[in-house]
Amino acid sequence: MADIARLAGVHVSTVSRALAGSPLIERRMREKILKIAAKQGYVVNATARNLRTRRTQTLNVAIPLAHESGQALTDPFFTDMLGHLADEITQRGYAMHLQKILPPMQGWLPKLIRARSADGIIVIGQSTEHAALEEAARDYAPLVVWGGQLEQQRYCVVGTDNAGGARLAAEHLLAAGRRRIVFVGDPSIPEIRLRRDGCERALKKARAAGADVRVLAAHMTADAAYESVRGFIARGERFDAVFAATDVIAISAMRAIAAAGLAIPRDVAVVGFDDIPLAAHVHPPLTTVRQDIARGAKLLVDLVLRRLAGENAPSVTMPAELVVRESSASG
Amino acid sequence: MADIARLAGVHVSTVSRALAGSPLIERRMREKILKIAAKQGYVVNATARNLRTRRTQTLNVAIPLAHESGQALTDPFFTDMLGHLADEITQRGYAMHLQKILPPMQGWLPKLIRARSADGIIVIGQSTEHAALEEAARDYAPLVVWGGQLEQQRYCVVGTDNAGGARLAAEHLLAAGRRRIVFVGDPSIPEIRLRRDGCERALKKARAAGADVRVLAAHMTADAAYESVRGFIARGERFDAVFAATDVIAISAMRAIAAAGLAIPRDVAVVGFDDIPLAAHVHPPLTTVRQDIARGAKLLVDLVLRRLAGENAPSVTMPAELVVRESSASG
DNA sequence: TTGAAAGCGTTACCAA
DNA sequence: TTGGTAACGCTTTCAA
Repeated sequence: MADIARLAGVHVSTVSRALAGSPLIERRMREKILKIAAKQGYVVNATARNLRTRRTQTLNVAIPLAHESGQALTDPFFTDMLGHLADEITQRGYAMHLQKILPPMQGWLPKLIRARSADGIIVIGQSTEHAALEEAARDYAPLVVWGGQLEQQRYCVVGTDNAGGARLAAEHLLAAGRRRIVFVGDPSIPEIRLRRDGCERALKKARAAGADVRVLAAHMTADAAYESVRGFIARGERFDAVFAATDVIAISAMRAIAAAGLAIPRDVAVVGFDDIPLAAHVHPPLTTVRQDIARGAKLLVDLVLRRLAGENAPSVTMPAELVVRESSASG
Repeated sequence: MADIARLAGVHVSTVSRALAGSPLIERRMREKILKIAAKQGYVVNATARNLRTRRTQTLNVAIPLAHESGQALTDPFFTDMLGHLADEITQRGYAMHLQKILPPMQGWLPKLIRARSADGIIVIGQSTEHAALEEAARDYAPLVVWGGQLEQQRYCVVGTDNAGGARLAAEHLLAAGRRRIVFVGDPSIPEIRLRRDGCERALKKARAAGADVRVLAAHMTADAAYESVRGFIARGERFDAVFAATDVIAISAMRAIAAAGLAIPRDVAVVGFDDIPLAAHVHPPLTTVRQDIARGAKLLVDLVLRRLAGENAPSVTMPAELVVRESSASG
């Protein structure tokens, strides 16, 4: 910038104002400076500007992966969400800083906040970090989380109505005559716990004769889920329906069920959660609870920017929709 | 940091050194300072450090989308690549800055370089930007591109052997008795052009009686590709095989073919490119050319960091592998 | 081993 | 409308 100032025969502060489009600068002067800058291929140094303005025009997208440290970013749910977030953030004139958070996770959120590398933070999934989020939200406003709406929660969250979606799924299974339902997923993750709760409440409410739901803990990766279900079957457990916490788990369960010689949906009905693109194309096509990820991404960005602007924007829960396909047809 | 210095009763430079783990600082002094910093929840301001050190510990991932400005980041190829890049970049201790480049694209690359918001740049896909990349590589080393290896190319590129992969696909179709092949894709994109060329060369070399290949221009989005193929069929064109430039195009083509009442593979064989997760699950399962995206991501990050360190790391072309499934079985 | 001071490249305040 | 100057928060050179 000093170079440009010298070439234009003015002070750097004048160049700075001209480049920023300040109305204080005379039109001819501005045009002259802009022309020289363009000719020199000059671009304002982002780091210096960030330091001075205390703004980075960047949003941090953090993905805590307490459990699935492996290749979890290849889960279609995450990658879909990332694609939509990138679209949305770019469109708003911000840059997107992407960050996987792996164990040890001690203090990752306060560190992220205080490093000031971004103007706001979007966290994808609560993972095991509910307490950390709650604590951070006490004195940091531009923080929005994708996840489940919990009671007495201070931080701003965007997510699907997990319990409601799960209830739809469970009622659908009961209506199709299923009685022994297995919920496959890790209830230590808040969203998953809400899905399990919704499922259990539907059963209680229905008072269907002899109906029960058992919980089979399983991590969210395809291989781990496959092994869980395979082991469950090998132990001789009896069941006529699987409600999987995610589609990735559901598809793995379908493989394990088929490998054990059971037929879907005749012997076992399967329902998933997410409606990833694959869900419609596996065999048989998977019944699942759809989340509107594009809308979720839009909301996350919208809320974090509104909170950045000082507004106390509240949480949003989006309705879930049951997509019935063949994997849950009446046995 | 000034606060910490005051609390510790030392100068800020001492605090800075202690926090950076400098061996100059006495062990007891360092521990004292670290303890105070931890208690205060102090974290070094990333922007200020970046300005001073002229390093950002950030890699820029840029995705030029001259054509497909819509929702292209939802293409499984991109999202897969992003997931793997995020894994790889995080693992190397860098942050990932993600940026979609949309029209108007005038000067985006020099601007990105000179803003110094990242230590290096990874560009996913050449799109229409070959000339811009060539120009930028003249005086900017830490730039690596995912795409096709072109002749007389200055910039460093990582990619699959597009022509070789396409040749495998074409030879496979010819061996299955197909003669009238339609290549569906936009040859103005370098990678796609290489795939078309490989396909055409395979036909020339084979001298199979009466075999020919026509090119049907089609954008990479599912809807655009569907419309192209639908129109092609509606015009009464005759063909017995489709070689699609990407799996997304292939799957759309399959829909259009089925909608026209033609059977796959009996009437028309279909082959794609990428081997996205969906490919194995559509009906019939899609024959395709596999790209090893995980390895590609690893190479991109590795090369850009080596170039950042001053090494003149060269381009890498990875072999392509034909994955034969039912969509291309002998008619 | 620690302190002092300069400087990274901007922007913003105060004067003129 | 423009110029001068301080300050953003840190690291690093030089001196002690």
